[in-house]
Amino acid sequence: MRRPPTAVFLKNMIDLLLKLINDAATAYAGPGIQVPMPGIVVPPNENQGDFSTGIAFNLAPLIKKPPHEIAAGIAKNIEGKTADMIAGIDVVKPGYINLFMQQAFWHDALASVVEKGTDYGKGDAGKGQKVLMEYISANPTGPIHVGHGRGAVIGDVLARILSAQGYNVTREYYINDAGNQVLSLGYSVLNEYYKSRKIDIPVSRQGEYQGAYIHDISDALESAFSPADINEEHIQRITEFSVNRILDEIKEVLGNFDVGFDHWFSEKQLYQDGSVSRVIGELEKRHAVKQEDGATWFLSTLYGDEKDRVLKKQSGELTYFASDIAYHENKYTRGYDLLINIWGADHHGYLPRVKAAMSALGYDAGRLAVMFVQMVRLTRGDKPVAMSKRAGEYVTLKELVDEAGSDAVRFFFLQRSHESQLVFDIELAKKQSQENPVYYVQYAHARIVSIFSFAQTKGWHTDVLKQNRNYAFSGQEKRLLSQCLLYPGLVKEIAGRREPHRLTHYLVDLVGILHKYYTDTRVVDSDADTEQRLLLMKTVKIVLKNALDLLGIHAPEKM
RNA sequence: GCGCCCGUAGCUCAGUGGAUAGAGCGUCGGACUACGAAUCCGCAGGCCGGGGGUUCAAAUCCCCCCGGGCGCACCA
Repeated sequence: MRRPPTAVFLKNMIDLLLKLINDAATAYAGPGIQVPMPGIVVPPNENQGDFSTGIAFNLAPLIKKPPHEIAAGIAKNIEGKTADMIAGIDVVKPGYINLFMQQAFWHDALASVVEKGTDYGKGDAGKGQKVLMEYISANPTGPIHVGHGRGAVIGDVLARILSAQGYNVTREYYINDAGNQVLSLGYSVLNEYYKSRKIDIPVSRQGEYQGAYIHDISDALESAFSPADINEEHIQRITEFSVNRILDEIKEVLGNFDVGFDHWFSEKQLYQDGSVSRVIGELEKRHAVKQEDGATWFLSTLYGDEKDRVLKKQSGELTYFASDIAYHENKYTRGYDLLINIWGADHHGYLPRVKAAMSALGYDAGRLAVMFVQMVRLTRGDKPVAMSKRAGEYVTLKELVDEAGSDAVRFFFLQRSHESQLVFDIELAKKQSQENPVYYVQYAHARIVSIFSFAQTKGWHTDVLKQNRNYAFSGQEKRLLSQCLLYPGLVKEIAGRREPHRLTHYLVDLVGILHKYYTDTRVVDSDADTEQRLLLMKTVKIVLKNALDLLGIHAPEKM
């Protein structure tokens, strides 16, 4: 058997196949026709081939011929040129081109995956573009809840995927540590402190936050303040103390959830360094501001928003919108090619004004992309769980992760499109924890590890497995390999379209094929082909491990 | 009223122009004296909310309607 040159090994076999189809289609279409990149799928039935492309459908409107005729023409161009890669071509019904691959193709494919190892699935589609991803950014006025958790996982996984595809990603959490909300937190804590100690001192303001965590913070006050200093005169320091306590807890919860950040960006800093007033001044200079009813307005209607928005209230206070403008302006000045925000769907009405402000300041609002994550509705059984942050009655992310485990919660959130609402039944999540799909996937990884340790006890040298290129892969084995071969293209597509949930579905599909194969086939046997089957298992394991890493889910050696 | 999202199997959801529409859970019935049964196999379950349209081809695109969620602050 002829061994392909090293360069071929380093190349993804699917990419080679796509190029081959593309070349054949280009030759068929003739000059002046821009042939789109062909898509490739594994057809539903084995007798329909190993791979299938619908390129003829895409070409039909361009060259105005029936798909079937085009498919036949392209197939003819493929034939003959590729004896070492393609064993047979079928042109079927509406216009599919079905491809049957040579055994050599499968051996090359397997070798290329094994050689890439942990790099398999990585790519350079991002071309080093700088991306800032902002997600969660929950107010530090209370523990983060499951809705934040959903955004956290989606942001975290997308960041991992973009990084793997050659984007230069920075992850950021914007802390709303200025303004009315956090001050209210401070007052809540102070009032609670007096109340729990039965101290009767009037406070000028009630806080709006309740719950055990307020009590906990109030209890902790004495660790940082002498009792004589715990009063309204020091409300700023008490507020700061409270915010820091909550931020510490948020960081701890996120740490246990494997969600990380490069930067924690403080809103307060934007006030302290003058950014907020500067940016308002800049808008004034650009004639995008008016004074009316004693307030200062940004003329966002000039830039497509439904109505103008207040920057400074009658009271003289600045709105959160004002600091949000400063924050986003700051992002632009840091030189990112792309800004991705992950917001709760209840904020969708907020986007036009932010984009309007960026346009008004002369920035390209098109570089700001917001993914709106739909609501999570919690139930216990069929009873809805009341979610009221102010009343302090809601299920926290910490509780959920403690109950179901980080891996399961992440996987669960990643099975749904971020654009779909989801009902999270806590009872069900607990009850079904053993049958959760995440275990299905993780079990496959543990199973392969187990196969390898068994093979070693049988005397196989699993670290120096040698390919036998005369080995003929079975139909099931080719299915397993072809699924593995689709992986890099999938990761690339997920990065481009920002659809992280597709990765979990891919894994469930892959693992389904694996488990069935395992049931039907004895991997470790006494025959020489054991080595080839072990190589196949190694291939699958590489894909599983790499994909689980992108999901931030543990790939266990045993369960 | 206007805007965004959703409506697919009993439930929770994938599939967004192409081959007989899929998975998990739930029901029922099978498979362990050899590599992990957290697995596998089988049965049942769908006018893809409804109606028009575009197309060789529609769950997918367009229009209208119905139903649900979320927004529409000098709150965030």
